[in-house]
Amino acid sequence: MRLATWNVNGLRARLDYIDLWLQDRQPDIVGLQELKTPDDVFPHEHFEALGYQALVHGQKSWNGVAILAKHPMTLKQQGLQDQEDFGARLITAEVTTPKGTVFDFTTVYCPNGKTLEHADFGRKLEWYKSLNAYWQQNAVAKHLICGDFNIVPEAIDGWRGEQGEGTIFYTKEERQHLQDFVDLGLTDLFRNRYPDRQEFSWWDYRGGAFHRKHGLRIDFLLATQPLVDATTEVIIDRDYRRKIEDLTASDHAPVFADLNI
DNA sequence: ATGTCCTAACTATTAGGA
Repeated sequence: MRLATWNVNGLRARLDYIDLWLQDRQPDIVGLQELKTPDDVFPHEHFEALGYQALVHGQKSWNGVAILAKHPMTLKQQGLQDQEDFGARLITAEVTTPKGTVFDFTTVYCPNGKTLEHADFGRKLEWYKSLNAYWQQNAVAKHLICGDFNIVPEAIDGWRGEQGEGTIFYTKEERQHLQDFVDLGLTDLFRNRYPDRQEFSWWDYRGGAFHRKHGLRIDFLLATQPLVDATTEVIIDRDYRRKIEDLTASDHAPVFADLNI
């Protein structure tokens, strides 16, 4: 079972590129973020032709999340209570695998926060509090949450390293919200498997950041222990941050994990 | 140079991204 997360930075602009990746990597379940697509024009038929059903929580212009699945799934949640004025950023489905394993799959597009001085930074922290409450209210033994968290967990996860400490994405307050999920029993699948590797999942489009290795690891798959124990591989798919012929990549790479479930 | 790139939007400039 291959589970993936990808901030696509505009689903409609990325559709041909997404096809290439789906056909190459053959993921079973994919959490997508930053659709920038209204629900009424989401290309369901397009993904059905590739073997995927889609559940969508989108909006016009910004944000938006979706789950693509090759296996049966049912919608459990769209959006966070009291946070919907901050955009369409969460969706949860219950998935049943061919082996009969049932688990919850949540994907999130966490707020950026803009700058420490901007009102959106405080709202980002509040949004994380709501996410934590949602998580506790919907506790199940097998649950994976993936997405764009817009937080650099440790110095190794940002190109600026220790120089970044205290700036946005690297603050104690933001990191504490990630730690709260660890305290609730969730594990970062990539960091758990590769404790010392520096790999990034996002690079700025500007200034040749990708080639200068100026990136951040802000896209994660977090899972409860039964799913951690079933994990056999975790890949940050940086090949798919590159331009492919005339197709522009997202500024985020896909991240996926393989699980025996 | 509050630079650079990319997307979506009342198609031209602006907002948002991280």
